[in-house]
Amino acid sequence: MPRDIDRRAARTRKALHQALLALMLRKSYEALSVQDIIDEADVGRSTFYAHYTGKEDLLRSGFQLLREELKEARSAMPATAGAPHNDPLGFSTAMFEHAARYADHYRTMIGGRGGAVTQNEIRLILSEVVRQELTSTLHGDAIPRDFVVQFIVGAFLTTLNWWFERKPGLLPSQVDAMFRSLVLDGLSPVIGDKHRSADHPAASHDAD
Amino acid sequence: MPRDIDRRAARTRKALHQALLALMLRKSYEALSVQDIIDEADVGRSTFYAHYTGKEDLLRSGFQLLREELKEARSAMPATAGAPHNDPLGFSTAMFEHAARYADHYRTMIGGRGGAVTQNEIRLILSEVVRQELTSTLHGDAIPRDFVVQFIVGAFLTTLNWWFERKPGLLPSQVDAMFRSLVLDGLSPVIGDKHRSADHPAASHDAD
DNA sequence: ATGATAATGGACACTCTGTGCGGAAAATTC
DNA sequence: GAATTTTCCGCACAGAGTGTCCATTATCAT
Repeated sequence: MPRDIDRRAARTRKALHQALLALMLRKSYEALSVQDIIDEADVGRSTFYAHYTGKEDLLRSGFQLLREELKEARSAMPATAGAPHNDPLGFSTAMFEHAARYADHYRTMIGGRGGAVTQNEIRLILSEVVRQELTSTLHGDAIPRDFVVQFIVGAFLTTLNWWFERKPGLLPSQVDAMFRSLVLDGLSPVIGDKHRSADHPAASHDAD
Repeated sequence: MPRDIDRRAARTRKALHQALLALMLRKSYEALSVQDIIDEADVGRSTFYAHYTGKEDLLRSGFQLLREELKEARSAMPATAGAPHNDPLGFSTAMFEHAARYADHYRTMIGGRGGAVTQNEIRLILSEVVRQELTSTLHGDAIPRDFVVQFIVGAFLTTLNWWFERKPGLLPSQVDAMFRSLVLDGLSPVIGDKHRSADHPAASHDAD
């Protein structure tokens, strides 16, 4: 019996994953059919169903791979950057840069026309990341932890989407700054907060 | 020529809209077929396509009706509640209560499994509302207005979703409080902000 | 009442789905 | 290198959905 997975099986799966990734640059995931995928991957119909139960299974499997790669990359990271875990948004800078690099893929997966499945999958992955960054940096019980996680992830995706759709020219660092500002300090510094001026005497916006 | 729309046409459209709404309580919009709709509405297949180009057209038309009803309701509102437009989240309280009342519909349209089309449509409507509340209460040009709008809408939907999925027992007012807290003041008050303690000397959380 | 307009059912060609084979091709094992 | 297992392929199939057409019937406006 083969101790490892059969090469052919591995090759077919890789071909299918690549086909899906390639096709998603042209069409939204939702608009994609199994037919398209096996056509692009040059794989027989029955072969496809021998490996996956449908296109959603294939997609999830792809995200699962990504998840594992991310986990490896994280565990291999030798505790960089002195500041330990004071910043619950530590992920954002790297993430925005990553998104800028793979803008095409992000667009098709996140954008308005992207589709629910992809968005949810990405949301899940991001939630894990944020949840880890958020460990024990939360005090008080007024706001549940998972709500905060969802809030951060949602804001991040919103930011990403707005960036790609409306201001693709901005630099990752600029977008990151806006994101952090909004998420960390909220709207108060930005709006005409006449009724709150007593609470925050001097909201000094020095160098940041 | 008929000055008004033919009664028959009006009736068919109403039947289709109601059928769609009713079906969306049982299945997600995505999983719905034209067949299901015309079956539920008791309308001939060709009739359906005589009115709409597909199920998405029907859905959009439904949201368009909703939009117009909202517009009427708003214009008929005689400038209630003294506080003019100091609060960019003025919509939230009423919205959360509305959502609680029609929780079933909201769930199917917003929830993770809800679907991209519905979510986008709701996002658009909310964006209009928020954009109006936000008129001229924004100073500085560090953060573009439409980005702020998207941020607010995203946070609102995130909150709604979290509420329905994880803590359906909470009261609208409680959820509203958490939402406003996060959006207005951000994370700083909630996290262990050791490096920011100098800036915000006494973040007094008094009665609100 | 009568001409215009809309709804109906059924038929049509089309695409996609998921499954089930026998035979061909490759891999693994000895 | 030969035997055997595993995978792949092509093809065919039934089922479901889509979007369009048409002749017929029902309903409307005047």
